[in-house]
Amino acid sequence: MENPNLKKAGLKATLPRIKILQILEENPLRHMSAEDVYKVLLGTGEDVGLATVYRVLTQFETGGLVSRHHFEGGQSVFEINQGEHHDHILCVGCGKVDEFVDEIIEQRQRAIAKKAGYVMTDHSLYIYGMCGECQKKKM
Amino acid sequence: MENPNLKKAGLKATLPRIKILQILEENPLRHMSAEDVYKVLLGTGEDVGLATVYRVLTQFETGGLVSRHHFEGGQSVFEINQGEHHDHILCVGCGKVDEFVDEIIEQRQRAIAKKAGYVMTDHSLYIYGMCGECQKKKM
DNA sequence: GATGCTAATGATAATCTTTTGCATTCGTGT
DNA sequence: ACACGAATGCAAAAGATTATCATTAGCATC
Repeated sequence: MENPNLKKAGLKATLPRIKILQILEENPLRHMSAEDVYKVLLGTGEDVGLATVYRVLTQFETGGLVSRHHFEGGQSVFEINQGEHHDHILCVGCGKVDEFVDEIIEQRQRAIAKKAGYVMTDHSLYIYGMCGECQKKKM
Repeated sequence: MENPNLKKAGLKATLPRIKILQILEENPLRHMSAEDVYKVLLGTGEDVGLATVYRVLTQFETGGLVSRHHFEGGQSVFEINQGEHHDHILCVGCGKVDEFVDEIIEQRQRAIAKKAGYVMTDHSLYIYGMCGECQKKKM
């Protein structure tokens, strides 16, 4: 019984997939790039190719196991889906990522999409700013 | 009197910059990738390199003349800054981009940032969905 | 208007992230 | 244990963007 989530997503329970899912579940850094995941894999002595990491993460996204985010800075970051939907606030100073939920914003988005004649499928909201610690450092 | 905006941004009035600014101002497609701009330039017989397009767009962004967006799909798109701030709603079917302004969302964002101890510097909100025409096509 | 200094440009190579092709290996049902 | 197709690793390719560097073009000055 490796991980029931893999079967739920219709994916064969292969070693790379099991390991990657485990990393996403257990790593304290909740937002990881493919490269991040790959480095952890290497660190634990696993022989998994970077291409496989990309492939598996994309499959996980398709299967609804993870979300892909396009934070500023070029590369995609992945986050395991657990708990409810949330948006992100990022520190432009130190790169810290916080999460928040705001039902009013969610509502407004749905209303806006409807008014514009769209059926909303997804949305992404990132707030960028300077966190408390970084504000102090700059002074 | 080529274009007062260039001087305002502290940029020398060179031919590539004048041309690129003109394209961004006049092209009906308000959201253009560097490649898009480059193609228009080639079409008008201008001899401007793609690297210059990237450089100039980045300078325009720094100077506040344009905004850079990271829509899904890998490449950055640029939009000239005119009129007030707005967010975007994109059709996942045809790629159409609509704009909207919602003061309630703006307020909530500021409140969320403050509560989290951040000084907000920027934010990006994209709603993805299926537009009216694309909904019909799929049926 | 010619001159000279500096910043800007164009072409190309380099970088970085992500994807693809293909021979080999692994999971899974039998 | 076996066989079949799916999944993997490697290396090469692709796509977007940036860096390098010799050459050229703005612009202030004469």
